[in-house]
Amino acid sequence: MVVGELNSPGGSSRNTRREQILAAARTLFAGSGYDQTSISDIATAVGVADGAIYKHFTSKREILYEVIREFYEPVIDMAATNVEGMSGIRERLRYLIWLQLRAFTEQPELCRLIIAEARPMEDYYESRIADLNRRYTTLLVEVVEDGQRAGEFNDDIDAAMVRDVVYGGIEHVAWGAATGRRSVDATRVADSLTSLICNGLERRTDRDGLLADAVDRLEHVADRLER
Amino acid sequence: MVVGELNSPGGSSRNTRREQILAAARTLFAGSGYDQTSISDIATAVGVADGAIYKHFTSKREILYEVIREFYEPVIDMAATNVEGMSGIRERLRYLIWLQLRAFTEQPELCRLIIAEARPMEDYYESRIADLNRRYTTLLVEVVEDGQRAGEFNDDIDAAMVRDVVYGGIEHVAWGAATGRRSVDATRVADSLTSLICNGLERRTDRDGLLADAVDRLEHVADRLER
Amino acid sequence: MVVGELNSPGGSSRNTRREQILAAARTLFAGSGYDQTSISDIATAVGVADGAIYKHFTSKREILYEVIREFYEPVIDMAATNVEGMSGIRERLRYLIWLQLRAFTEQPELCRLIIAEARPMEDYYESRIADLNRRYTTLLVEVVEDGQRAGEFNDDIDAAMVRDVVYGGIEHVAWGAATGRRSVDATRVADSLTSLICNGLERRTDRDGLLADAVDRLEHVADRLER
Amino acid sequence: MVVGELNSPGGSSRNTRREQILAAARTLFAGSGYDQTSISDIATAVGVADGAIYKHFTSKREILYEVIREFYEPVIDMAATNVEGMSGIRERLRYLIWLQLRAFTEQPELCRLIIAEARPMEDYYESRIADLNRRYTTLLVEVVEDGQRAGEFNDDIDAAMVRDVVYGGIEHVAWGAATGRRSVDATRVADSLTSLICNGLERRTDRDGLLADAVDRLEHVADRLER
DNA sequence: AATGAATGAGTATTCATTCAT
DNA sequence: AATGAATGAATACTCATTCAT
Repeated sequence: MVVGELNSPGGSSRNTRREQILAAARTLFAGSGYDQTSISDIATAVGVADGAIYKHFTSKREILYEVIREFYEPVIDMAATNVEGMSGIRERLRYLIWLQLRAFTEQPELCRLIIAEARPMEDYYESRIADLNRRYTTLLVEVVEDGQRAGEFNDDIDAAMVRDVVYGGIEHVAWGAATGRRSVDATRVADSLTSLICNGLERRTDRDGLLADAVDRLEHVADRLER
Repeated sequence: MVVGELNSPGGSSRNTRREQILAAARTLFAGSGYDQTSISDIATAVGVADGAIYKHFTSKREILYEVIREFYEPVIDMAATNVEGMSGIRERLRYLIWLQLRAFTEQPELCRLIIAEARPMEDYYESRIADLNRRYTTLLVEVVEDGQRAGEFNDDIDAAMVRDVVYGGIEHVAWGAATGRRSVDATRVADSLTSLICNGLERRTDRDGLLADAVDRLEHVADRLER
Repeated sequence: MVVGELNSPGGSSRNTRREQILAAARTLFAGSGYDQTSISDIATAVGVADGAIYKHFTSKREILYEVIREFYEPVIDMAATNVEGMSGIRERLRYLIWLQLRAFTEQPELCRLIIAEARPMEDYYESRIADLNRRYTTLLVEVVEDGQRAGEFNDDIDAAMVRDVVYGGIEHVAWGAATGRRSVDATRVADSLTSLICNGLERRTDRDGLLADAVDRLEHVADRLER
Repeated sequence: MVVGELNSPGGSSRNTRREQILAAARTLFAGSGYDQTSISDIATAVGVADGAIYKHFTSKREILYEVIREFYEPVIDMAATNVEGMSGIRERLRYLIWLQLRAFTEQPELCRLIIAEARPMEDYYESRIADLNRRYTTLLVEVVEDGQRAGEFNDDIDAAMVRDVVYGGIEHVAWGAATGRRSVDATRVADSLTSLICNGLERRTDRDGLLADAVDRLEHVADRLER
């Protein structure tokens, strides 16, 4: 699977009736929102009777969850796979940030769907979508904890808070894009955000100390030489 | 106005009918959510007829916005006032983060209302609430830009992105509290988040400069000795 | 209240909106059955919007129950009042039988409604209709028990069984009328049924006693003659 | 066929697909009611596809009728056979009452099915079930008419009314059992009901007269002998 | 005999808002 | 300021039955 094919996952695009329904729902949900899209709208778009929808899905909400899953799962699978094959802490962090940012800014409507429609739902936290999300955010938490264990990152800061800051930040940025109030260059923002977070986390004191010592010694040498 | 009185703003608590309606709506919205609360529920709670509500508000949504404003405006006023009187960049940043975090974690239901009910609404970005929010986030952007101008902060990083990261992070943390999945110590989280962001933003170039200066001097000394 | 006005009870016919709805529902339920009558049908018949119905009734079922109550309650009130003022056991029995039979055969559609639509409903036995019915059948049970206490009726037979037989019989007769398969003369059937039940219940022991006495005396005489 | 085998009629239990469907339907109808049981439920219980059901039955209603028939027909066959072989009017009456009462109280769910689900159906009176019922009730009418022709029963009372009273009574008693509000001892109730009906029907006046005459004459003889 | 996907009609209920009084 | 009756649109879901395979 290639980065460029986020939404055409080989296996599921067999254009079964199920896929047709999901495709129609994706378009309609993205265009008009979940509440404004009726089962009848979806059925009409597919060209079947209303009742046929229920041969493939048990409820409208299930359709929403599946639409989101089809979009989100490949991103997460890719993230999990690739993060494993990357070496540096910072590298991995940047990748996770960039991937999510890219997915959300390229599909701002699906971003809106997740944030504004799915997440406020009562049973969201028991849904597969929440599971996916947890899988994703766990990847980042683990990278941060790796960084802390390796002594590269300051371990005073709670990794869960870093996760909230990163994904909260991504969501705010993407939400701006989703509501059409801003355009976003995923790569630039990812770099910038990675910098901010990594600098913020880096164990400063020691390196600073070493550096300061080196500078001091240089100064002394210079003084002596001058004299 | 004192920190401890976030929700009893002097001027507006004159217990007029308008205030009674807002008080009832606040309780009901917080308890059952916006959609699940009907105008009838509010009218009944106040003890008036349904129609009477519309003598004071033009729509149900306006009530929501006013409920949020009553909660949010004092926080922002306080932020604007106090931030002005503070000296250090970091100090001001920490204060803004802490105030928002505290407001959201102390009133998780209102936090939920803003994030999950008000913001997804179509006309949210034309509403007074969005204005309030902009006023608030602008405070933070200005502090960051001050820091950048003062040379304290790296100005490679877009202040708007910092704003998204900070408020996105705060919201994620508070949302966890609002949905009852986590308990939050506002002060600790604020400290931690401030650290992360400030460290992330701080200019390293100073030390580079020192180093460069030292090297320069060494070179001069070497020159002179050579001569 | 007079027998002839079973369904025009003074107080309730004020032609309020509520009464209009009940009147329309009565007609429609009687004509097409409960399931086949939609709320829209009723609203249209009254000349109001669908939603207006719910200002007066909480559910379609409540309308059914009220239709039945309006028909049934006066019958029961009358029964309770008049039975009290009657002297003979048999007289009272006949009256109760006749009244129910008359109500059911004069309003066969409402009879059908009670038996075939209301009674099979899940919550029927918790409804006001079941209460009414219990009040009614209790009247008969009490008359039978009075008869048993007075020595007029055989107390070997369970009064509750008599009640089941009487009301079951009435329903079968009335159901035949309701389904249009038979025409019924309430007075003749009431007389006949009263006869059957009273004869069935009457104590025979008296005559046995007389016979035994006579035989005793004959034996005594025979004894004396022998001596 | 023996009384104890009411529901295992030899011929039909060949466990054909048809019988499997009926068995599943019987269980499901009894447990959840006719309306609450879908064709899919039945098909799933049998382990075939929905469409397969229609190879054996033309409609859901036909299944209901067959379920009832399988239960009811043996009872009626037995009644017809045994009533013929019985001598006394009262004996036969008691048997018919007892048999129906026993069937209904032993299978209260099927009793409910007949009374509350099948009978209110529009085409019930054109169905085989109504035929069965007529055959059954005719047996009783004939016994009563035999009694009247033999002079044992009063012929003022319409035999059809007696039928309604008896079966109406049985149904009320059984319905109480079916809805779980009462427990019933079929034999005791049958005896009691038979007593009530027979006493109610017995030609009283003549026999009473004869008896009274006999007693009078005995008294006179005794008097004369004494004197 | 069996499959099982497709049909498509049918409906109770809610509620923000209005307006005549 | 207040009333409160009236509006009326809007919609997910079920299921007996069919039919091409």
